Amino acid sequence: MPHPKFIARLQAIEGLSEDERRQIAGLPSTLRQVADGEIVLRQGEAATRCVFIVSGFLYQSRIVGDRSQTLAFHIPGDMPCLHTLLVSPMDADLVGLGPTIVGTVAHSQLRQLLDSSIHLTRAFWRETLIDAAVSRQWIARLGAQAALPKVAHLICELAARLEIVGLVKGNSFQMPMTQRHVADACGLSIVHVNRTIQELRHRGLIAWDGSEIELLQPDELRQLADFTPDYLG
Amino acid sequence: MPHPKFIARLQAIEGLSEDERRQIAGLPSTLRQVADGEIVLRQGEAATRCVFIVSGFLYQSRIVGDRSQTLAFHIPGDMPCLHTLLVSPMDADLVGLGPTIVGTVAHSQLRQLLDSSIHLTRAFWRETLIDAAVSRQWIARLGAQAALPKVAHLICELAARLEIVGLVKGNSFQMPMTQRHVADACGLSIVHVNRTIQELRHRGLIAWDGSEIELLQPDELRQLADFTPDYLG
DNA sequence: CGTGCTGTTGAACTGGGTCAACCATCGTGG
DNA sequence: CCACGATGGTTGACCCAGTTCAACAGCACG
Repeated sequence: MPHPKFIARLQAIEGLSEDERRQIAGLPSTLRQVADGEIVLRQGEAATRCVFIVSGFLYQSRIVGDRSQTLAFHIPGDMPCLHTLLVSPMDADLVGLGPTIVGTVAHSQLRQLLDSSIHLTRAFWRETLIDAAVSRQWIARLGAQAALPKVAHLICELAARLEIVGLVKGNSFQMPMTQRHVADACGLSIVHVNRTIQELRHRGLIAWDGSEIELLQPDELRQLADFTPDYLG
Repeated sequence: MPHPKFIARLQAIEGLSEDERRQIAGLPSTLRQVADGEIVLRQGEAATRCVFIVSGFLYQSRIVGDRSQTLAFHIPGDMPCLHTLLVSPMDADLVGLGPTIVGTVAHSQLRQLLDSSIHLTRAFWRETLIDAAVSRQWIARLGAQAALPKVAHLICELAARLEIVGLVKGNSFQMPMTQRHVADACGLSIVHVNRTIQELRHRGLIAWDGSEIELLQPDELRQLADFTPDYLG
């Protein structure tokens, strides 16, 4: 099943055996095209299959009061709803960001595989712990940073995660995020996100045209954002 | 080892066998007194033992820029650094809140137990997933709510979690939190937290004297906070 | 060729921050 | 026993980062 990227990541950290890799790769899965803005899983829905991203992006979004808050972005190789394996209902909508290809594996199949291997279970557990570390980072961002570092931090995080799966080419990457998505993720208004991004551009830290984002001065950007990538793995 | 409260919670959800409960209870652990403000584990430190709370409270705190941001509160029965079992370094300070009694279990002991039981591994995995669900809730709070619902939500969350472990008596509970702690957790200034709590008091929603917090109108408070407790288990 | 979405700009407004007092409580040491 | 310094809660005045409202331009798409 999953993407080579996902297996590679498990591999890198937990050191899977040849056999274990074959077992994961052999999981029966179905691929599916997801359109921009399409809801893959709805909040409250009890998932029966796990989703993994082959290409493109997803994000988790929740309505709170009259705002919509983004809880996480997911990139190729991620399994955004792995936790539904043990805690069934989704606590947010899972939405497509740009045209995306996802695969799904039945909970029953995955559970069967994990039941047979403590080592694989630990590898998957670890994946959910990294998601949790990212969430804690978001808490720190949202609670304690001003608008400029907030947006800078989000960009740094995406760049660092995409780097890990080899989707950054010379400090730039593709991601079809609009300023609305940034606003929902950072808890800011669209207007202010616009001015903030202009400020980042004006300082010569980033270039952002359409869906291409480039880090012009990565070190300065990371410093401004107070970003250190160690929590990602 | 752990507190009966912790075992009870695992029990309630995953349904442990008599034997499994005995195995957990039999883990060698040492108890220890923690003073108010004392740092149990420091950010960056590679933990070799897991902590569980017997009585009192801990919180996770991280310095970001010139502010200090609280990432989570922990109550009796919690294992605040269970994740260090798989992702070793702490990403925040673990601090005592009021006089607290904690126990610790060696990673090696815990790992040995979990290695022998897929079922127990899943039960512990599930615990970390609930922590993650709480974190996502914090993201929503910090990103999308105004000051009044933010503070109200924090109080609702603590009340709901304490209720689960039987530490709420007739809508009131003990927690030696200062307004500074609330400010650090909600990303607000102390002064504004003070005014916000006064507003909650003035509306007749809560009473808060010293370390005793009482929900005078729980339903109204939950409505104001947009709080639903389902994510807690 | 309208309709809707994204980005952009300006102006006015406000929620919450900052600064600066002041009070009450409490543990401590002279 | 009392003066003290420290800590936590409270209040008032002023300020600013970010919001809201409104308008407009570019572009993609049916």
